[in-house]
Amino acid sequence: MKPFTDIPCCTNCGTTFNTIFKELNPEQIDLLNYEKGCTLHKRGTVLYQEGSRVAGVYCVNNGILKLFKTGLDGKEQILRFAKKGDLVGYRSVLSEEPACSTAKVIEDAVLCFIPAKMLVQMVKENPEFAMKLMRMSCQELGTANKYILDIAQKTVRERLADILLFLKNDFGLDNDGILQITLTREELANIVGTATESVIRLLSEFKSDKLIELNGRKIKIVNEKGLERIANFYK
Amino acid sequence: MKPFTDIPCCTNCGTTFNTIFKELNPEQIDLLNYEKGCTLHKRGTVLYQEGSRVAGVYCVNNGILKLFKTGLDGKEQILRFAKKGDLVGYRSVLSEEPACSTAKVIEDAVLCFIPAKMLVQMVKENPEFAMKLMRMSCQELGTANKYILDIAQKTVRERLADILLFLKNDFGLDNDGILQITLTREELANIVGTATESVIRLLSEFKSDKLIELNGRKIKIVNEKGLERIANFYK
DNA sequence: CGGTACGTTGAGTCATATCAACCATAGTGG
DNA sequence: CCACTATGGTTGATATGACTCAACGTACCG
Repeated sequence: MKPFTDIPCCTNCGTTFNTIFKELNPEQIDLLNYEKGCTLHKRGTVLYQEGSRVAGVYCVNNGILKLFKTGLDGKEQILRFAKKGDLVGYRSVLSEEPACSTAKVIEDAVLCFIPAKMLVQMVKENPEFAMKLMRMSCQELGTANKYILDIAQKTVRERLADILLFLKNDFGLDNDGILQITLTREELANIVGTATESVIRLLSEFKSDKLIELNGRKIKIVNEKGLERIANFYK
Repeated sequence: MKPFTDIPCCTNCGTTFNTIFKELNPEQIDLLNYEKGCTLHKRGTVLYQEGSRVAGVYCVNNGILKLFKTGLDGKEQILRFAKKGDLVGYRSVLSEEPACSTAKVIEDAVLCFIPAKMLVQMVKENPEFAMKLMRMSCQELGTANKYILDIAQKTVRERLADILLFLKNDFGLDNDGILQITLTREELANIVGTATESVIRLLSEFKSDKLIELNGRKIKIVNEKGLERIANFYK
């Protein structure tokens, strides 16, 4: 964790990539810019551990984090990712519970840290901000509920296709049609909720079926419609 | 849906079974008591459908609801239950999205309906209430995340034991040690995320192992420690 | 150069889903 | 009052998706 020299201003982030802090009034923004810390975190850094108390929330200025729970046998279950503009750790702060997941950097990240007290103060001072935050947590709850349905009812094959499409929508493709997020096979398995070997086998099936192309960890989406058909995309 | 004659006062509910509305100040309580409607709903009633917009939230004064999503093939996945004191529909109202689940009465219920506008107004007027509501949604998010881990990593056997213990904690036992909530085998399967036949087989295994006793839909918890062992209860 | 982490493939196993038949119960209508 | 039907529960047989275990390949790194 290194202090980051070129500290981003919350106003800019709010306008360029839509953080929730754009709801704040100018005085609050000033206070926030003063109170927050901004640091660069290398890949592999753990921001907080499942079960621990968190001291505040992180706003992602750049890079990618994964949030996961750890099962009995040590196997990770990835719950979500956080990228530019996303807020992390707020669930624990607002519910006043220990963190329900571990947050780990998977692509070098510039993060702004906002102390819990500060966040709560802003909620209490600014009803619009409170509404926005509530909206965010309720949306995340909606996503989680959808996830429950999928894991409970879809096959691994369907879910993997689903996840590839989700990653495409969330992180986008580069000019060559390659997914803009790089994951290990194990991480893919930990999203889908399956064994690493199963992911490997299914990916190479998708490849023979001309749905994707593989080059190490780079995944190129070749036939999106085909993936949608497999995923039983309906909503 | 029949109008309910003996309308409960929000102050009483707040003190006797801890609704979130106990955060409100006296004027807000008065307004709420005036604005809300209270009705009796019979078993089987659907309060709102997945995908539809909801006009407000329901506060459960009595009875039990199930909230579920419906899969492609029509199979339900139960997300949670709501009983005395619980709030239902708030996710949709606060996220300004259509409902992500269907709410159905499974034990005759007395429900107070609070219009969306009213709820939002209270959030904006009362920061403490906003915090409480946010806390509630974040806690539900924590539960959902735990659910994701369980479904993804535990076996059906483990999850069924888990669910029985959960139902025991949430709804309690009567004097004979029998679960205070009555579910069909299919509903149990729709919580666990498995086939009805699997639930039946596992329940009768649990019965031969002297962990539970069965009498129609009544389930008696005989050996809680044993169930905990099966469920891999650790947190 | 050896070490470590990741990726791949094959073979065998098992938990769970699926399909099918059958029983019990209760409500319905002629 | 009795078929009739619907719903839920149970059991058995069978199929198979997915996991596990094991071996081996590959690549990067100090």
